[in-house]
Amino acid sequence: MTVYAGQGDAHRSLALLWGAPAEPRTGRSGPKPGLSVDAIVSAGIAVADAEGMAALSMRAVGERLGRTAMALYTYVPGKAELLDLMHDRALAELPGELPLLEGWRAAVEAWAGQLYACYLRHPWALGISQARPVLGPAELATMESLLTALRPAELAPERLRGAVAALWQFVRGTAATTADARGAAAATGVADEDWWNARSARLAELAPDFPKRFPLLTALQSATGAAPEESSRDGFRTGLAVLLDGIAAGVSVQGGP
Amino acid sequence: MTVYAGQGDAHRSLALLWGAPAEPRTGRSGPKPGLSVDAIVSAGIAVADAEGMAALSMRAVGERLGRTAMALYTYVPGKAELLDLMHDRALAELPGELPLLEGWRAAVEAWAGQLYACYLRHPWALGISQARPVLGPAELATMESLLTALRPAELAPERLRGAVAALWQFVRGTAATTADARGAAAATGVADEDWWNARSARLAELAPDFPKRFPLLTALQSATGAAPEESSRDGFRTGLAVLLDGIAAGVSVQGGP
DNA sequence: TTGGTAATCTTACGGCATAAAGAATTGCCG
DNA sequence: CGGCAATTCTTTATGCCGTAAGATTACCAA
Repeated sequence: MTVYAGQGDAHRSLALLWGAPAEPRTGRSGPKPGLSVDAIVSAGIAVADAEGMAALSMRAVGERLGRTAMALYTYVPGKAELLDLMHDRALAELPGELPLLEGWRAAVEAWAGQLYACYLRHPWALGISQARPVLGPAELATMESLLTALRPAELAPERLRGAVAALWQFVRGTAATTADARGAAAATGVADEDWWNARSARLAELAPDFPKRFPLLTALQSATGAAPEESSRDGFRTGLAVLLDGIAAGVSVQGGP
Repeated sequence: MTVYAGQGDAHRSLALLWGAPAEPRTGRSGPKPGLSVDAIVSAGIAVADAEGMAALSMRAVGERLGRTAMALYTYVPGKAELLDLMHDRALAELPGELPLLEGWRAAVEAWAGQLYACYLRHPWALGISQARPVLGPAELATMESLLTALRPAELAPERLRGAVAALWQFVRGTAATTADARGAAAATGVADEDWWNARSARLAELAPDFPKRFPLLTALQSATGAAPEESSRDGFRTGLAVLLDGIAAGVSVQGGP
């Protein structure tokens, strides 16, 4: 019955994510709580949306609620747990309704588009490591939603898992790229294109042998009229198409409708 | 000829990435430099590899070199630029040799495997936002390498860009998941599986209606014997297969060899 | 009213990135 | 050779950060 370090915190965090068991005002008590986990999470999201992840400090969240930073620790074990809660709350605003009648392809496209848009609305959420599985209700609901969309494809379990992983990572990755490009443009007051042009010119200056060192990159750049990194918006659409085709290949192998 | 905020830094950063133009000991002089950008980057990587990204401070890097934190600022504009340099250096250790004669599929598999392994060797590199295009030589070489692998597939330019974006994001995403899972396991001293079991039990306790709320997730979990999040290693293989099939679909549409 | 408990505030600690200014070292030019 | 200018590096300081500890306050039950 060993209790491992950090496990207690993990349990506490899970409990917060799934809503406390609502213990009915245990025993006697002291002063009524003036805050709530929900209010703190909302304030955190407000700060992060407005000022960015870098400005999200416990002090800032507390201030927005008219409290000190330390007041938050009554409700939330620490900043990491607050971030987890904020992430799950952001995902919770996904509509969850997909055009299931138009086939799995349209449904998955809609799912990806919704998740992508949600991350662009809350770019800070991309800075929260989704690696350690947080397992919040909204995150699981989003996964369930994707599985629902993919159901008509009747993929084999292994294949289904691969598709889910690839789609999830792809959406997060492309959203991160777009979000940071936007952020950089906004921070410097330079339009995406101008910024890229300046950078590109400087690069040609520093590496005059660029076309010889990177011939395929150069060719792709001139063929599509933009650098691969810059065109993240298109990257989302075309990349998603590749993924969907890959899923479709699994369908045909597996058997028709 | 407006000079935008931050643009100077961007130029400086690019110049560092591509190796200073080696100005031949400009003008008169002062004391000989006791450090170098290369040495600082190496020290940074050593610290990050050994102690993790959280322990990577300017003080720590300076200390490893027998200097104070401020000494680094003679060579590097700031921490952000140092991180960019470290990231590019990490990518530089990719072998760059791919089994091109065995077909594009094998070549891309090798490319992805190499990048995945590199990120697992240097998990901290995943914490560096690759969004703002850093455009270091190693990063570009890695892209060129992927384009070389994909060349026999003869994809249309748009399609090619999509494939590159999807592959890149996928490798980074799955590597991040695996790396963080490993980190969590190491930090708590709990094996992946045990940790998951405990977590899963706790979740069942907190959300007794789990199988009803997430039927497909439950089914997938029992079908594959593990939670979707936990199986990132398999996720890499199977997800990559989906991506490759998607690329292959583009090939057949586009025309044969 | 009183005692106990829970919410909150104050204070403090050790850390961070980095700005500013001074000390030390080196080489060129007179 | 002497001194000046350039350069490296250290010292010191500023203002952040997360959060530990303890004092304070507000509330309820007895």
